[in-house]
Amino acid sequence: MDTEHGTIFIRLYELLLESYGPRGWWPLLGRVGQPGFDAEGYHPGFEPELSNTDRFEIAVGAILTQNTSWINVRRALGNLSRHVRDRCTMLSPEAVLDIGTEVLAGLIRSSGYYNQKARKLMRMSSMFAGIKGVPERDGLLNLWGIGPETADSILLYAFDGPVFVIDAYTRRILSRVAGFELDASDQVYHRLQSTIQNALPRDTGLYREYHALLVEHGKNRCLKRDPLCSDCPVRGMCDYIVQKP
DNA sequence: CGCCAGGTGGGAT
DNA sequence: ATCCCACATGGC
Repeated sequence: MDTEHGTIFIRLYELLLESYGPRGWWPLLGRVGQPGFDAEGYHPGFEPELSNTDRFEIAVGAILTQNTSWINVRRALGNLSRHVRDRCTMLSPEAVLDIGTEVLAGLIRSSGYYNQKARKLMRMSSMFAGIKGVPERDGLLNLWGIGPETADSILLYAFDGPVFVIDAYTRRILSRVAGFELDASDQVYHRLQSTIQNALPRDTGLYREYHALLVEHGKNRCLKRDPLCSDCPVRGMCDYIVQKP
């Protein structure tokens, strides 16, 4: 384990967790109403046993949320699940394949890039319909429309894979806190992921919570334009302190 | 209004 | 390998 970076990453995690509390990721719309889930499907402090439908919903959400805010994705997922429910089926790869690209695009319109995402969902559904169990990372990456972040999100949150997800928030926060690269290339993705995974215990629950906390921090505190540094929970260890009046 | 959002693929240099 | 662009809706 890389202890030099390990200290930084663990300290950052502790501060974020203390400040925001467990996030209860990944949200599962299909479980709203069940014990342990809130109105948006989050399940803080509770790790549910995932059904195949849950796993597939996570994979669909991972594609829909590419460069898109979750609120828009939620509406799209709602339309999709209502559509399959009206046909008395569960959300599944086969159900999505039955919908077809054109109708699917209409259902997910609110998530943006809906023509591309409809094609991505069709291809991913074909793959899931043809395998049993856990998909290979390379198998996901070979699909048109699934890059490293989407593949790792699916593996981490849907299939319990111990892979750390690197997203725009992760790069932004780590570039400010500790001078890591901000670049979004696959090269940097892999380097940063290796550094983090070598510095932290190989723990799926930790990776899940950590990524969710980084999203929370990046979305509401460590903003792109004007980060709210004045009473930031991380300011004691951050190189990028902007003093605000 | 303008900017941003839990990226990815394709093409030119 | 690196830069640039298309893809697109909805919230603030």
